[in-house]
Amino acid sequence: MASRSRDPARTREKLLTHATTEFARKGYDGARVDSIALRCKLSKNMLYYYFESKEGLFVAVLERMYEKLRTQQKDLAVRASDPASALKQLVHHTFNALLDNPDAIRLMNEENRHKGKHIRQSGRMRDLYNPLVETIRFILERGREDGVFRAGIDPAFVYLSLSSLCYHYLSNQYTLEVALGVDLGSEKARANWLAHITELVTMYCTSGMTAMPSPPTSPRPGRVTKRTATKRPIRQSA
Amino acid sequence: MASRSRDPARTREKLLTHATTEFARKGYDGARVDSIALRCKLSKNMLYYYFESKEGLFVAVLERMYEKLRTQQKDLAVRASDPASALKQLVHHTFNALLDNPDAIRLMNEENRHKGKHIRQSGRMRDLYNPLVETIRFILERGREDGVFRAGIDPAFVYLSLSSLCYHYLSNQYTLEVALGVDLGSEKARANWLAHITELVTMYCTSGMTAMPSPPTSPRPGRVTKRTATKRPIRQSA
Amino acid sequence: MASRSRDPARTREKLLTHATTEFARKGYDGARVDSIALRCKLSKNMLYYYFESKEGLFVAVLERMYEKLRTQQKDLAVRASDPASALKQLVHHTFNALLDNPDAIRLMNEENRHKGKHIRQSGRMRDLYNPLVETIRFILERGREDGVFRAGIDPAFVYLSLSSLCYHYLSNQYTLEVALGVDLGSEKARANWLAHITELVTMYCTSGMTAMPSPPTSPRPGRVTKRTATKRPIRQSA
Amino acid sequence: MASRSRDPARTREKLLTHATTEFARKGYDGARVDSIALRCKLSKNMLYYYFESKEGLFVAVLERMYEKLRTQQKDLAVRASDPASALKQLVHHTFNALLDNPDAIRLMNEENRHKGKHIRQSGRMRDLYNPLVETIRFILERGREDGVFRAGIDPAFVYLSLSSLCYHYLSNQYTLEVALGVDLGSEKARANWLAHITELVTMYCTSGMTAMPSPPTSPRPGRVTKRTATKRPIRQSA
DNA sequence: GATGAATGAGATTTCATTCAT
DNA sequence: CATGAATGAAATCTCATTCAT
Repeated sequence: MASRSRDPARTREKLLTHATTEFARKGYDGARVDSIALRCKLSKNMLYYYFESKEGLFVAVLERMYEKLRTQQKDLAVRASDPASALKQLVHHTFNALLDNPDAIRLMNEENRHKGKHIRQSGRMRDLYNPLVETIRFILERGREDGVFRAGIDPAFVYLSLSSLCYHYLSNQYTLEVALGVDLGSEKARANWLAHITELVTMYCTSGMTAMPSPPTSPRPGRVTKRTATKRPIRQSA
Repeated sequence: MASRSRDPARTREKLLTHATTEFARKGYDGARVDSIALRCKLSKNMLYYYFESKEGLFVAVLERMYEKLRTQQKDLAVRASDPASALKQLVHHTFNALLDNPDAIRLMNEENRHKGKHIRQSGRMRDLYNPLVETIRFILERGREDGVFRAGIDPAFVYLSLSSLCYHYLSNQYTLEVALGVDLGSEKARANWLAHITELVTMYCTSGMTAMPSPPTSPRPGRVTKRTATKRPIRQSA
Repeated sequence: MASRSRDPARTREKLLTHATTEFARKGYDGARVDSIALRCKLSKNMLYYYFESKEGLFVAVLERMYEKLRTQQKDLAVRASDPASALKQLVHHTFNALLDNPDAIRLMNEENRHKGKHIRQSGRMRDLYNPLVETIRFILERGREDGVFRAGIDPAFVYLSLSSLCYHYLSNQYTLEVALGVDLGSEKARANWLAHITELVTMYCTSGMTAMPSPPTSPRPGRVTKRTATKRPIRQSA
Repeated sequence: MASRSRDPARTREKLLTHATTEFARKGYDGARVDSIALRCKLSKNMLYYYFESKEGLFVAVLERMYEKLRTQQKDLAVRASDPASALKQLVHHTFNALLDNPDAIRLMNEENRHKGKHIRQSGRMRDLYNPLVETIRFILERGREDGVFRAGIDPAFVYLSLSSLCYHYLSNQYTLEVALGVDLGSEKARANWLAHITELVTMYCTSGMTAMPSPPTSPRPGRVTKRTATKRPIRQSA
């Protein structure tokens, strides 16, 4: 009695958290309403009270997941850095966000199997991803101005590229491991891969430019310090 | 009534074909044994007669899918071309193989959700993918000898990269479309993307080399003709 | 529709009652979950709600049956009588308990076919049967003191004997009837048999003693009255 | 091809043998036609070819089992001995026949659950059991003449008694063991029980007679020798 | 807001039996 | 005499959802 939470917000959140795990682990069809309720130590009715149906819960889970994921990409923060560093940071943040939210990958895969029917309705998506594309455009332009990036690069393609390179490695880890007979799950393997894809994306943006950026006509201080701190990408071996 | 097939090989194949579609479309848990049997115009016990269980059928489907997919990558054929062309062809074949087998992507995603538990047992996988890695190694070495590719490139990383860039675009088409507000499904969009990723992979292998390959010390004729036939990658716009 | 019972205890009991009949009549494998649910006017999942599985229900049925059966043997009550009467009453109660619970016999047979795997786990059994053996030991000792029973009789053997003689007649009634060409099911036949086995068991315990019991050194009154009330066993004819 | 038996009689017998085991172990409903065929290394069709149906096979199994069982009781042979020995031998043969054919017990139990509907139709039963009753009657009469058995004993009751005492111990071994917390399966325990029931049956027939049989008026030689060889029943302990 | 009891539809799997060769 | 392929009916068990309190 006393222990019943009676805190609607917390109850809702608890349901979402455990539902996320369940849907990610088992897929939409494999997920069990009972199982979620049990893990929440709640009766199934609460689930229906808050989300109306299994599908309603799934949609809520998807939205929450995207929100969380986008937050961790911290793309607005990277604008402060110089273009090359910013790009690298974006790759790192994206990779790490996915690494830290393995559920997110499974949920997106599931949603793609459904041809995006759930998120298509959610207006939130555009609001979440517009800033990201704008940030990339901003970085590319700044890089162009600085003479480190070439012109004519499509920000969407940059995102698709880095997204592919981050996502696929993690999403298809198991089948890739079996197919190639390699280990992809260790810290070291992941660090190698991250270095590799950072190099790839950077190379794409800087291709054809001289190694030394032409000195900017009007130097923009305050970003110089950070630029020097950039680590060189590690060459892979495994 | 009129024509019970009485052709076990065909019956088996029919089951596999329809099961592939069903598993890909609905996932393992969403797939219905009834539905498969119905589409095969067979009673469902035949499914158990041939594959013992739903899971057994799923494993058989996975194996058949990988076999088919690998065949379409035509990597051995690709060795005949000059290195740069060979690499491009490999990207194209990989992309087209996935494009032509959308079921394959869904099945692999499903299998990764299961942490690869089904294919891990199948010994077939290594036999299927070993030649692929060897082909890439062969191409990279030839390219190195010809002076078009740089040294020290890991064939596995090349495969992981091109695989990521081919797979993710198709696998996550729907969520990416919603997030970025772009069309990825049209012929044109796909051609653009294919050109882009071909450029990316090529750039990665040729990075740092002079545009004109140094003339080989001992010219290997018979490959020269093909080399000239290579199409230039199209620059994307969308 | 009108009256969903909403009385869990009653629902559980209803399930047990009908399951007992079904399992006894059809055996474990022949018993149908549907059939039980139907007779309870419940949907079959309630069966799983309360007992988890068909086997779980079977175990519960077995336990309930043993409890009921032991209650009807009324062995503790029997101690009040003089030894010879007590023994006779025990035989009668045992025979009648089995006669009144034909399901019990079928369930025990079934359980023996399963080599006792279900009840072996139930700790209840020893608690139920310990008092019975103790009662027999008590009767035998009292009879020994009174000089009506001989010494050195194993109470377990007494129980095994009377149990065999009660059980087999009822359990194998049908095959025995066909084999011997006699009627065993009529009231009269049963009374004859009961008289016969009572005589047998009594004879076993009194064998070698003089007909008149030696007068007890310290007469225990209060049991004398009952002793005289003992009916003579009827000699059989059929 | 060469290894196909092509020996109808043997095929039939093989089916019966394995079906006996299967029906005894799993009961009629639990028994699987597939399982029987598999163990015979035959296709299921053969089973239907020879026995028409699962039920037909069960009936055949029952008949064969009774025939085998009765053979092992060797009751006709027993007539040669003196009455007391003959009786003891009959108990021993009956107990051992059941001990050696545990399947027989399960099959009879099963048939009794079916209220004897299968064997009731088989005319064989009377032919099999008539001689047994006649043998007992013969022994009892001879014993009466010899002055070792009392008069007025019903041979059917003698058979029912010894049958109960042999059968129940073996049939209900597992539940009895759990209930009483004793071991009934060891060689020693069985020997003790056999001695006990032999004593019980003998006691029943000799009850009220003097220990020494009155000398027969017309001595029937040739049986005297055997009579002296009779072992004393062992008193049980466990 | 919260719950235990109940449900109907449907899931996978099983099984005795038959067909075609 | 013998078989592998096929079936229809039904078995156990599951699951999202709702009712009554």
